[in-house]
Amino acid sequence: MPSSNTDKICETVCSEHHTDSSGKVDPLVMGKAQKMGEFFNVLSDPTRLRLISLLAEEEFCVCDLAAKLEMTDSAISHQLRALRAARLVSYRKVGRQVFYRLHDQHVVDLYRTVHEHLEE
Amino acid sequence: MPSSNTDKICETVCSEHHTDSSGKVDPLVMGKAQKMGEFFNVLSDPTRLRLISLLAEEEFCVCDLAAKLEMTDSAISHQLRALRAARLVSYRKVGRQVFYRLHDQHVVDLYRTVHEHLEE
DNA sequence: CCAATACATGAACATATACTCATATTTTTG
DNA sequence: CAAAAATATGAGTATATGTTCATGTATTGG
Repeated sequence: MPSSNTDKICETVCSEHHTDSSGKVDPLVMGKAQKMGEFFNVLSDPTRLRLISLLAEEEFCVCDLAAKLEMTDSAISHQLRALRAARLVSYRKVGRQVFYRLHDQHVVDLYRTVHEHLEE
Repeated sequence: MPSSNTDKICETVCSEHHTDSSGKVDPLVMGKAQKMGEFFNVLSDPTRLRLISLLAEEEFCVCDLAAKLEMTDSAISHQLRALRAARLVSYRKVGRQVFYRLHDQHVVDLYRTVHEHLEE
């Protein structure tokens, strides 16, 4: 028989070892965990991170981003759509070009913090 | 014909609009983008985030974590494995139980920062 | 020792997603 | 206005991943 969470035996035993007197610690509710997961998921793709690394320096149009990553305009446009949906980037239209930039300083900070963290 | 990044026309034109005098901004190299993506990917799953939310408060054994999330021990163990591989959690063995905790304060901070950011 | 408990793991399946290809939309140019 | 340029998007495909199920390992208790 496979292990099951319906066996409440362990919970009772383990709880006695916990330092928290209340013993009541609830997990993030599903809805919030889902939203938070979607946010991090946007940051989990190498292509999108490379786009962010460029936009952390200055704004670029789609065509330039595609050239710098040596990928098709279409692939880049799809990923920019995901970054837009997550409100990680903003854009301004100039003629038939669209210049993208990071949405705010908070995004820049988050990127740089993790970037430095992985440099150990 | 589909759009292609081999059309260098735009790059030349766009670059003239850039404020950066050098015009030389390179993206994150593939290897680093891959590593960074893997890190964020671990944080992109609702179940793992719910585990982190619990471990941000105190340490728990696998059985308790499974009970609190109302999931099987197996599913939780698999996810803890991913969190271990990403060095997001540490653990200590006590008898036949294994107590997990967040690896360091940096993880707690990262979680709480994004958690607050999504509370707007 | 032997059975039960707590946890870990391998395989399989179902779902999600990144890219390609084709096509659509908008703006400029001749 | 017609053609081309810059970007956006829908469908399809190949790959990645989260859970379940079955089983393995280690520790405790009778």
